[in-house]
Amino acid sequence: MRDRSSRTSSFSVDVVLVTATRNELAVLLARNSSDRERWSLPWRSPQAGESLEIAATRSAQDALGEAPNWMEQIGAFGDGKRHPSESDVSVAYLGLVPHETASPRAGYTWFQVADLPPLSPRQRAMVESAAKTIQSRLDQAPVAFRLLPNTFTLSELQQMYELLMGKRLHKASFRRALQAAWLVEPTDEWRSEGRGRPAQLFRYLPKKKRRPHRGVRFDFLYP
Amino acid sequence: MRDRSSRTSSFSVDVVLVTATRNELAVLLARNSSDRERWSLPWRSPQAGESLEIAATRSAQDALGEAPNWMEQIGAFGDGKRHPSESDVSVAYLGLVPHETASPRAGYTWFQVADLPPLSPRQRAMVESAAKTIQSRLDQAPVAFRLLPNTFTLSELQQMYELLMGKRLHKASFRRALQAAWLVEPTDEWRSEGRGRPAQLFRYLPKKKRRPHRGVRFDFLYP
DNA sequence: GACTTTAGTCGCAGAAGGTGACTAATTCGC
DNA sequence: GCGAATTAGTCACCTTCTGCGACTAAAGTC
Repeated sequence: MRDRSSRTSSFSVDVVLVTATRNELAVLLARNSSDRERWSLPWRSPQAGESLEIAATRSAQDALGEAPNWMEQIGAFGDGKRHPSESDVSVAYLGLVPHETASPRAGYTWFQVADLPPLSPRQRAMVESAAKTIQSRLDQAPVAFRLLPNTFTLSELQQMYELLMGKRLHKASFRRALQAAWLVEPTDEWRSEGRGRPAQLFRYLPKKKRRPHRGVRFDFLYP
Repeated sequence: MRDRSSRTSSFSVDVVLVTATRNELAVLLARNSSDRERWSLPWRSPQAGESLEIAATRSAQDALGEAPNWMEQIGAFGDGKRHPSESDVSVAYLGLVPHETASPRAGYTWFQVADLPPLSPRQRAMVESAAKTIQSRLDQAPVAFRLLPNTFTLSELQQMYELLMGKRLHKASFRRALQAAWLVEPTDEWRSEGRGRPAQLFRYLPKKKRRPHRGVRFDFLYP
């Protein structure tokens, strides 16, 4: 037994804020106030009476100035790994924001997930868990749309799915499945992106889907 | 602000132990030591240096005498709801045990999930979350097999899936999907269950599946 | 031995999925 | 101005998967 055994256990709430740039996922990190060479996930020690979700939302607001488009708890992380807050356990939340509206406040910076600076083992585990959660939610929740602006082209949407799933999708199959799922509706706007034929803009179509139908199944692919 | 704001936050680890009887899910509850009319999920305040998972496992062993076949964290629950341990946050774990080997120790009793005694709102939320987790893991993890004995008939397996999914499955389709998934292998034993033709016993076939193939998709059904 | 009950399989019809080739609308080079 | 290049969007074909009824198999019951 160690001398820590006498004091009460404590916990923190950490937020993995994720956005998607051109073809990479990025995570928001905060510069460490004591050692300015080090970075950590935004975190917060909940105030009395403050629910976990509220604490996570406030943490995100401190970092971005606004609440994420999507927030979800991804679990509690402990196992004796070090953490900036010295807490025994951290409850981690995943937050999604579109890259367009995501302008971090001073002291916060986006890092590509493939090129993160050193983090505490616990926080690294949270980032990995967040990535897995995004993948597993892909066909159950509109996570792809929460990383895109309000309107988008179908090619952008497909690229987002390809990025999140980590594999290429066939255009015709992607659109066929999208139609069957009643996930998007066309707007009357078009966007010309340099060369090539202009693309129609679409928006996410919430639960007013006519068909209850089956869940989205984007598991078609190039082999 | 309340007077609680000065003290350090604390947390507990709670376990939702689930088994499946004939055609119902059941949860293990502990009789409350102070008020013997009340029940609660088994829980534990982690010792220093004790990881969350270890704490959950010990909690399960206290209740059952052995570790569950499957353990998985299902999240942290807070939101100001009351809890027997007076903690601010509880980290909940799901544990699965086959009914055959599940003999609770004194003070612990199985309750059908459809007929639970009054619980704290937080613990009730955990039980509901556990049920949802089981459903969502069905096609990603061998949860159905963790609720069955080592060998079982295909009819028993199908009944388990029907119970967990909450809907009827077509026998031929179920078996076809099962074969495609390489999930089970036949033993050379047969079981005669009163009247009718005897059924062959099968066992779960771990990862040594030849085919990597696609994940199990038991979403065929009677409409 | 006929009937009932449960196990296990077959095969068809229709739906869903993988893929290449096609048309459409724009910019760029010259 | 005009053809090449580029990106958007659609079609049609064929394969695979799924829902489902009907069938055979092996036991017990009376």
